[in-house]
Amino acid sequence: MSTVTRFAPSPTGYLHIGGLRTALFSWLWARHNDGKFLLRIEDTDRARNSEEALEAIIKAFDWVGMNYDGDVVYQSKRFDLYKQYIDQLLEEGKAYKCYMSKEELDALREAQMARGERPRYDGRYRDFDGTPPEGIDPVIRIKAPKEGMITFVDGVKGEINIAADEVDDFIIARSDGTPTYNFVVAIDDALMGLTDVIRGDDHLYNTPKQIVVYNALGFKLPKFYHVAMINNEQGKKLSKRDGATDVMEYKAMGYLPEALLNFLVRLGWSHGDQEIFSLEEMIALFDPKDINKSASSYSPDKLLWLNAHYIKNTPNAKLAEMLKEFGVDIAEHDRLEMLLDATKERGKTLVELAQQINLILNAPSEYDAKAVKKAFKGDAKEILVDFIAMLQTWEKPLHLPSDYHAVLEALVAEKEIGFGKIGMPLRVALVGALTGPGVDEMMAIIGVDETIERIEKAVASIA
RNA sequence: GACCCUUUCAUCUAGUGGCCAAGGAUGCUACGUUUUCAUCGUAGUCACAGAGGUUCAAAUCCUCUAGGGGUCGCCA
Repeated sequence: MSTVTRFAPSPTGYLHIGGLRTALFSWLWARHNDGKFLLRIEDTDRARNSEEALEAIIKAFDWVGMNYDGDVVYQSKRFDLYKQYIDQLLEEGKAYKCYMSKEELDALREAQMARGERPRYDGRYRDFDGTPPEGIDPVIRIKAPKEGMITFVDGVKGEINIAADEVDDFIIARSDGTPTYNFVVAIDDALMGLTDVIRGDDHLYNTPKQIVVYNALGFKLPKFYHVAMINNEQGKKLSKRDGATDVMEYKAMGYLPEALLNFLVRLGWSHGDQEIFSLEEMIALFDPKDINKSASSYSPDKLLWLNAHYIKNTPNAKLAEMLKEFGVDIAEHDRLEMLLDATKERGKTLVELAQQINLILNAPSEYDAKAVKKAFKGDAKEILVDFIAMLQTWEKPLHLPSDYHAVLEALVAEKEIGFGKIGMPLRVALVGALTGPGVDEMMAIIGVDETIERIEKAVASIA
């Protein structure tokens, strides 16, 4: 039997990184086994804007390079189907109508809490055959086993045992007739042919409920894998206030999808000591048996490191293409390779890389005060002037960084000075700061005319 | 409150009774490379939650305690 996994988000508007990780695990496992990865939108409640939510999810999937198989399943469009199963259970006596009001339920729960019990429905209408109270639209409840254990083997956590009386006769259809989550999930997972359900461990407690449905309907159980949550750096649940939770925000912040995926796959999963995984390697090596039991904390440092790694290893043409979204269009630049080779080691994100590039491409509008103090002193002005003269009278072609380096060498030899004497002021003249790529590279990128222009401007600024 | 899950460096993790005076990675600190910064390289830093057992031997098995998380909806 081939593997079928799924990602089944409720339409909340965007895909967050915790969701992306479980989706990734499911996707990897399906791809690993040449199976199918399905997408289902859980919108049984108020069908809140699910089209938009789907778009957001697909956009995120697209960006990271994940794809799903077949058509998207909307639960809101399958109510007829669920209704059939509700009727079937009612007919078979496996479900029943409950006429308890919300107020009565609240009172019951409160009383149970006061007694230190786990709040649960008391089953008062389970075997009811009297006259139903007037004016109340009943809910439908499913008959859960009253004693014994509900046991299942979780692929991550091992055997899970939950006392049957912890699972009450939960509602499968609201008083307006619409079905509820645990009921439809079980039906859809079964009908869609799921073999492996990989989801967040906040669903661990839903599993016994869903098993009740599987059993009542005679469906075959899939394998369950409950993946522990991703927490923030403080070990608390990841929330919007921890910065980026929307996957697409990572794109905007200049992260590469490879980096994000590599980061997420290593959160709660590992393969020995390996840290760097290409998509192909992930697919080849991923196995849910290697998923960790415990929650992990999100820490941005490693993501940044991975991102830097992937930027360094991305072909320049591809970087140039991605950089367009960050306001840098260098695809047609004739020194593209040189420019990116000089900068890609220095930018941890595409945003930083764009800054680096702009720094070189645009003449500095001002000079960093500290840099000026350090570099434009002594005979710096005179040296810069001499350097201009040398560039202007240089007889060999000036194209490559090494060409410019030859000029610099000639200068230090003639003036009997160290490289730093010219290097520092030159750097400040070129980009206005004391850091950045090599001056040889920068001059080669901007060309001799622009170089001279920038130095002249710097010279003019030195009192 | 009840029930369930979980606990190795600051962080992600390796580890399934001897190979572990616990390995890798990130971070941090040095040093080296570099005209600068970054990259890169080298080194250092740092952990088995605690207490009891079982065993010739325990990070690994058992018990308890403590911490963290989750769940208890006519939400999903």
